[in-house]
Amino acid sequence: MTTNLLDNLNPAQRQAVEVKDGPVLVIAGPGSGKTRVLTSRVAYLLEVRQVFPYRIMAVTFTNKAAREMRERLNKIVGASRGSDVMMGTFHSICARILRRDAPAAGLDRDFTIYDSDDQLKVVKSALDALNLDDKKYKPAAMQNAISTAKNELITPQDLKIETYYSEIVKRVYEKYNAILRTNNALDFDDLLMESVRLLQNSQAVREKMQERYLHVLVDEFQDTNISQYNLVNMIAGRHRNLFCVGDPDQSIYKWRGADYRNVKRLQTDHPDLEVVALDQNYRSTQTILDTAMAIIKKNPNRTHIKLFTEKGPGPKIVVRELSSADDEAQYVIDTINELINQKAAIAGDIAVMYRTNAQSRAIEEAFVRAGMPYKLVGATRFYARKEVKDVLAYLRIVNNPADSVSLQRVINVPARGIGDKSFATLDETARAAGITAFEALKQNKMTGRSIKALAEFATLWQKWVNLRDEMNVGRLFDQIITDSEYREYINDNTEEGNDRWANVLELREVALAAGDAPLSDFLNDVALVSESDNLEETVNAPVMLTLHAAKGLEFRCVFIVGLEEGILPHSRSLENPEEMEEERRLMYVGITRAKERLYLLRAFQRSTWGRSDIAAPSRFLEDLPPALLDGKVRKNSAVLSNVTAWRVETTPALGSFNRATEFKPGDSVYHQKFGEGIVQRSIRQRDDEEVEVTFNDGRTRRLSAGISGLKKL
DNA sequence: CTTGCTACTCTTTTT
DNA sequence: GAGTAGCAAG
Repeated sequence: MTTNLLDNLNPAQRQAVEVKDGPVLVIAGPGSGKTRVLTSRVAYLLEVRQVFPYRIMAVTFTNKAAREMRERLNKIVGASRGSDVMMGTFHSICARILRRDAPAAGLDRDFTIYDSDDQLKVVKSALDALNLDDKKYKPAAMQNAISTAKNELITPQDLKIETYYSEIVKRVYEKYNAILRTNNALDFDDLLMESVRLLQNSQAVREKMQERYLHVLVDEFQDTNISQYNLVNMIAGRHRNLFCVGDPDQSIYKWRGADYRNVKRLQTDHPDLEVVALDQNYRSTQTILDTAMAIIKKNPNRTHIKLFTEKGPGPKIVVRELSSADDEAQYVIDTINELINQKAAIAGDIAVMYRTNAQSRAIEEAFVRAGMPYKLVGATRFYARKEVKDVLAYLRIVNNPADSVSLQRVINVPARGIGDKSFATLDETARAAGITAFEALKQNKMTGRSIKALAEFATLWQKWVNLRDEMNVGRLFDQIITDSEYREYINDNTEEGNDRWANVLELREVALAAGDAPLSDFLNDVALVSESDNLEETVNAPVMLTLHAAKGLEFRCVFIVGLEEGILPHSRSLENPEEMEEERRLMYVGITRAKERLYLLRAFQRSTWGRSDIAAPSRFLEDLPPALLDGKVRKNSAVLSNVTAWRVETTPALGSFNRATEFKPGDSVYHQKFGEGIVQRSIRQRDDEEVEVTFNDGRTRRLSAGISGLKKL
């Protein structure tokens, strides 16, 4: 079996798979078969090197990747052995470590995992407890600051205070952590950070782990953050068999704390690091590959890998400019139909990719209009839906009665006469007594109007807690739905109500599938599912997904829509060169998903915030090699003043943006700080005007006409 | 305590 | 333009 597997590899891949023990970094370009190499390496360790499965840890980027790897492995080396390999995402592996060694980590093993929604609520109550104004200190910004700190393993105590604002962050962070702790909850970042702390603080656990894991393998290494790096580096600290696979050019999660410098760090920490490069691409045509390289080579500070393929040139890259987002969507639909009719592809071969989830709407509507099936990754995520979160919150308070965020969510859903006030009193009473709300209810500590309703709720809650270990998740689910009369609450016979109930039933299926697994395992898995995990492969329909979600996937035909300045690259990165490089890598990731056909689309006019807006073509379009294109790219866009020219030429009837503005595209202007510049566009705001100006320093800034003191020259 | 209305933010990207 | 937070009335 194994010999077969190795025979199917090319020399470079084979070299990577059979590399000697010790620290290894495989730099693998897109489509070079890195997942295959990783899987083969594990199989090789099991079969040839006779390593016991439980002594191998393999970290993948998504649960889906772990599942696929396990399936492939089981085919190669036999069912049980593949399953005994410790495999999963960083988050799921950390959750497992923390539950197993909960006492050493100072945790209760039934801790709840809070998602970003829950996190925001905790931030809000922290702000509330500290008497801070959430208008002045935006909860989302606070959450972001806390998350960034945690990803860098910075505790509240270690947080540097440089400004008044950072002093506030520190206090909120402290309070936030305290609330998580009383709720017996961890957020996503805690899973990583607490695992690192556990290994640092407990010699016994550390040595146990270090001894056990003879081999540690990490996929998508370029997107690991500091705590993830520390974690694997520590676990591999004894045997030093750290096998990392990654591609710096595909690093697209910097905003989430990923630090591509981990590649450098790996080299510094392991002078004997063996580096293997995989530069043959097996996925794409030469045309697609050349296009991708033309894009990525504009990034400075990169070590050039020259990718090559033995596939032929294939069709040219189709570049089209449509008049609106709706036209763009229609073009996608029409082209998909054409491809299918001409038998150039089947529906399932096709993907439509975009920068922001908001863009999916126009495409989705076009699919619906055409009566065509489609698959949508992300957007309104299933587990973010109110009804799904409600039912999960019920299960969460049963599993972990200290979870006050979940309690607040369901204590009055459906309405049972326990309002915000009653909940606040309950929370207060419990906190004053140093007990959980659950215990406070049991001890009948409550007084006041809602006492009866509270007592009834307490009875139900106690009943479910008693049932927790007697019933499996599916039966408990049904019991809670019945007792809480949730169905009557949600299913009001409107279309929306039916939809919501259908979602509850879908969740029920997941609960039933859990079988006799403990409730805490079920909740754990549900908290850590990722967007692309639910991608149904057996359904033959085009997929819609963000460029980020497309990582690691491949399709015969790829449409990338919204190639406009402000969308891709996103407006938030226009000012920051590092972020701009990441946008470029995102574009690169998108292009390299395509095996045969690539369509790059943009719209002249796109409505955001209900307002129609002219969009300049993406700078990335200008970097495409013209000889490889079917279609023309208009030059000079973002930074130039001929906005007016193509506006007249191509969009005859766009009345909406001819609102009276003081500044017009092309106007020469002067600003006290930035000097002279040219107006790109101007948008009428309520009682001001937002002017986009490209100054002589080459940078484009958005200014308020009213406040900035911008003058016409 | 609930319901319904108004005002206001908001869009990157996700485990 | 939409979803939600906050507020007033029932």
